[in-house]
Amino acid sequence: MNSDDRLRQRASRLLSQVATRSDRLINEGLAQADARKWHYAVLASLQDFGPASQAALSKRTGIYRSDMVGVLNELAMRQLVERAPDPDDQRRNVITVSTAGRRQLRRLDRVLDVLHDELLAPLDAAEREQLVSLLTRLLDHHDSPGS
Amino acid sequence: MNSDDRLRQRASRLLSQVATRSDRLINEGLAQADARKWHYAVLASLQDFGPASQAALSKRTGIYRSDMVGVLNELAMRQLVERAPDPDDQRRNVITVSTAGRRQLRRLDRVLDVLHDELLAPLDAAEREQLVSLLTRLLDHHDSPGS
DNA sequence: CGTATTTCAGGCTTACTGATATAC
DNA sequence: CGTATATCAGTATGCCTGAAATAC
Repeated sequence: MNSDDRLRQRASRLLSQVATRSDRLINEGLAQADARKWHYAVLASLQDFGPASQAALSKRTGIYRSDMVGVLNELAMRQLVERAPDPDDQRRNVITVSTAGRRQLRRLDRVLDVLHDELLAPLDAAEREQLVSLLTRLLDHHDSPGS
Repeated sequence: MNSDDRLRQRASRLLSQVATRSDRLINEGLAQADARKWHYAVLASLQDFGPASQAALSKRTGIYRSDMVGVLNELAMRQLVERAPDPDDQRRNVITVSTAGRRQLRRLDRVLDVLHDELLAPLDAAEREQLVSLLTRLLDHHDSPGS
């Protein structure tokens, strides 16, 4: 098992293939809860860090400002968030999570717990933590200003 | 560090974000070698497992049959592979790697070694193996017939 | 006949860029 | 004035579907 399968050993390939399958699993699971993963990201960010402008939410969640509009439209249509003009800065909207939004977030957290249990099924608790830790370090490295 | 940042703890989010950055890094690096990651996948598969029909190559590499056509066009244009009709089955093409293809594969392997060193920079050798092992187990789990 | 192979034509999603109008 | 914000339009890619022509 040396160069016996060089394709399968490349971390980049593993990452994108596992991510594809993970995304599909999560998307399908969330669709059954009338949600998308962006919904979760926005609701969780609002709940954990408080109300924010759309630009601030973009930075927090990694969703592009241009895509944030549509996500917030979907959330507002479901009355999970409220979009109000910022009195201190007329350019901004202040996004706030509603009571229904907090309820939905709790629901989605449970749904995601189940989905992650399926996603990470072959790994035990310690291995799951290892994976999260390794990926976090990679993400931080490639996110930080110094490349 | 409990629910202090529930977003960053979700393995699915980590996976897709790291995969996005990894893909970008690899794509840009390979572009400078006039290649794409599909090129590597096809060349490596041909080198390691021998000549094959396009359908067989699809299964090996995970590239869709419909997309394989374009990839092989690019490789054939660069004279890295040869596409010849299969005498035993006139529906098939037999794809073979050329001498130039083998040389390009060695080049790409070196390029990818460097790129992976950058991708996995924060991890030591043991941690890199751990990551590959964890991801491989996840991929195998979600690829196997039993879900 | 049904099935497999190559090919083409397109759909849909995600990440991303660019331009606009408005307000700081 | 330059900069930031929200919005819209559009690109590029990757994954995937469907259908044609041909051969088994």
